[in-house]
Amino acid sequence: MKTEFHKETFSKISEEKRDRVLTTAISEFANLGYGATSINTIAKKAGISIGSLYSYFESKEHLFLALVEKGYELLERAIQDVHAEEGTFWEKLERLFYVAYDYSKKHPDMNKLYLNLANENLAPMIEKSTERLEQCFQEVYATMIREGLEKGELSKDLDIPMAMFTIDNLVVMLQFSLSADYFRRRFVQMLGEDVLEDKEELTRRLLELLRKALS
Amino acid sequence: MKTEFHKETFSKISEEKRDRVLTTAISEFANLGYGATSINTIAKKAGISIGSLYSYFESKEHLFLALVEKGYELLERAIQDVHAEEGTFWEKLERLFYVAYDYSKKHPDMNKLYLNLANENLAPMIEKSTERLEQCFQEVYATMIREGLEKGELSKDLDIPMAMFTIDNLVVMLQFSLSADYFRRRFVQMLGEDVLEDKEELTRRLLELLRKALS
Amino acid sequence: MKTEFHKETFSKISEEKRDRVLTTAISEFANLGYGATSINTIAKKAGISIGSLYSYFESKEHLFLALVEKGYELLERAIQDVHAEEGTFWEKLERLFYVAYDYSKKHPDMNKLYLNLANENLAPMIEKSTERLEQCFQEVYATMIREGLEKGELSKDLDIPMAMFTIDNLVVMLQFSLSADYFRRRFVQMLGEDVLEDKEELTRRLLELLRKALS
Amino acid sequence: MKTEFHKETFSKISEEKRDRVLTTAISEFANLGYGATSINTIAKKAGISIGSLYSYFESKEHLFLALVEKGYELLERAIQDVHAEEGTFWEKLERLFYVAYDYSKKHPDMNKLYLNLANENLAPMIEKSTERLEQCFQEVYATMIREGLEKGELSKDLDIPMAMFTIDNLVVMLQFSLSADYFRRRFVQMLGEDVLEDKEELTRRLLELLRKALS
DNA sequence: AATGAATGAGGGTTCATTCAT
DNA sequence: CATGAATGAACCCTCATTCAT
Repeated sequence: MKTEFHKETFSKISEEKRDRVLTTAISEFANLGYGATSINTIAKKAGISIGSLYSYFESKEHLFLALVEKGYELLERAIQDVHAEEGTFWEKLERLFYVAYDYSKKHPDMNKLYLNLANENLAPMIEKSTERLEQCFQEVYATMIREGLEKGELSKDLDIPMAMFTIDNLVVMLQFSLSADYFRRRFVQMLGEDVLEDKEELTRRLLELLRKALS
Repeated sequence: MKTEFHKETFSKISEEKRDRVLTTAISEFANLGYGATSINTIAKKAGISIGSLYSYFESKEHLFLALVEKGYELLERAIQDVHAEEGTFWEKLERLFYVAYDYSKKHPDMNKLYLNLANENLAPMIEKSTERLEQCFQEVYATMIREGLEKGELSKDLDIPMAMFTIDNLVVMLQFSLSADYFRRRFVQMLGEDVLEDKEELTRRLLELLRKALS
Repeated sequence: MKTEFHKETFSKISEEKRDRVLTTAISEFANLGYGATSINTIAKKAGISIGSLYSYFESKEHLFLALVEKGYELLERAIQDVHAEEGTFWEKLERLFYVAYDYSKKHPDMNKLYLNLANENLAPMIEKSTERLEQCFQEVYATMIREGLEKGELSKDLDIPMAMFTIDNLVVMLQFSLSADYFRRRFVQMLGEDVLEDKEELTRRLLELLRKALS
Repeated sequence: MKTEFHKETFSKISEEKRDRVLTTAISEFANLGYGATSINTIAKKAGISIGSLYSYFESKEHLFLALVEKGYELLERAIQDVHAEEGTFWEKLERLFYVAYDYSKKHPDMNKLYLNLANENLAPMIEKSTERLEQCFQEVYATMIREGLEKGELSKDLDIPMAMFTIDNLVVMLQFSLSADYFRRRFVQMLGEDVLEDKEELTRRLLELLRKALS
């Protein structure tokens, strides 16, 4: 059922080696971009042979997609936490931002990978994974909003799709701001460097604004 | 004063040829990504020789940056229109979205270029241009908001920086949604294809939500 | 301690292939000059792929320098023979010319490489090797002369540095005459083709002249 | 009768422009080597158009050869001075070294050009000029020696060809030592930097050594 | 005569991928 | 299963030369 971009062999090697390969690859792709990243360099830096790398992944593209896939899984798993505990819509929204924030701090390179995805015509190959992730996100949004409406926490005549789009934008741009210099600069010029480093304040202010918009 | 990424020669050729070169180059970079784009292919598709291309731009990087620079100028000029006529904060905000929308429809490839910028370590060379554009955008936001506050159109205890960030996000993501498949899909899944094609409705609904948040 | 201009890989291939690469490269550089020599042609003529050549040497320059370095080593080793056996100053001087002659006959292309070195701004990178070789030569000269003086074979009021310079010139120009057409012609017009081919006579006459000058 | 490497047009332009072109070209060729020198750069640095340069010389090779030819002429003319005044063999020999020294100091780049000639397969095209120059030199040597023998200044059983070769070597290497770093270093290590700069002492010591060898 | 934009073959070099060991 | 030498197409870029103006 799950889309697999690595060959079987990759499942059989030690977890330590597997991690080393993935971490090295993510770092290279994130910092150099897809085009400028060399498979041979990844192999060298990961301390394995080129031949081995090609026995794990059938091409540069597949390796890249495997990384994105892995990132998706991590993010998907993290997102589940939003519904982990009970709470009001606003508590869940707070958890959503926390999750996005923590994920970006922990895997900053992953977010850079997504930017790469948008170019280089790589997206088509993982359309399915992307869709799954997007559905996951939307389910979270939808559930939150539905419950919020039921509990009367949200305005009855809320433009639900537009609310979802707005929340999603903030989540996505928060992630990019924490990962890619280009977006970081935009953020910092408006809100300052301190705010970007202060998860609580940042979230509090985001929520305050959204509270007005949505309730 | 203005940063020039093309050589003098490029100014001297016919406008028709100049456009052909730029259009071809933008299209290639936008659809393939910086790394996967070939200078030789651009030359061929533009109907000029490689040597000529190199007599216009001193390197692949300079060509790319010239395109981004051009996009920046176009966008900067377009943004001026927001303040072109008098009007309330909400009328200006509407014009802002219209401008972003129209620009993205007219130069969809330009927006893809910006995504490229975030990767491939290309940004440093145009940091100045980027800063200028960002300042331009923020000035627009700041002026709009200041005037809106003076006229009492906006809430007195508005979190101005966060408001700017939110508006900016919506503008940016609107542009990406109209240009890059990856973001387009996200948009469509939430709001539907029709909304993306309907500037008026899209803007009306964006404004409605923001009206609650900000006033 | 030794300067290496080739990559590790080059040490690992068969001696036969290694020689084929070196010989081909020397021949090309010697006969066309550094600038006009094509790496791709060398690869083709040596029967290996471009990629392989680049896995042995990291650049055209390094390949060239590796050849010069190799020539230096050969020459340095040959020069040791001068002191190999006991003998008078004149016997050693004779051996010196023999060694220079034999080396030039065996590796005529090497000498052309040195001429290349003087141009093209390539020398800086091998300054150390060059210095080592020059010191080697001068040690030979100095030792010979010192011993000759001790044994009373040389004039007590000999201008030693100038004597070294004169001997060195004759050695160097003999080598160039045997390798580069340009210098060969000069030689032949003065001394005739036969003399250039007759090591014994040539040396005898050189010695005779020097005997008068130095003893 | 004279070999011409420039087109007729070159004779018709102002002497000032002609000199500018030649000087620029010599400097470029001498410092970069034939292969690395760009015709287009020469034109730019000389302040003329590429088209003009090509209306003066039909190719890069012809330009280069024209420079060498010019250098030959200068050297040939300078060499005439050796016989300009009466004098003993030793006075003429002294003048010969002075001429070679002064020429090298005045036109250091010219000597570098000759080194280029030896490589790059350029020599064939100017074989005639080279021969003429060599004949000129040899005539000088031959006449000097003949007169020296007649006057009893030289040993009766002198090996005339070998004497010529030795003198020629010293003249040539003196020139190279004054022009090309590679040979300069060799000289300096043996005789010191001061000697290379002191024409009188250098010549005196050269003559002293040759006096023993030849008289 | 003078210009310099245009050309494109060919340069040095890289790197995804294969395969014999 | 692991290795890494080998491959060569394709890359970015240069520059001698031409020719329309």
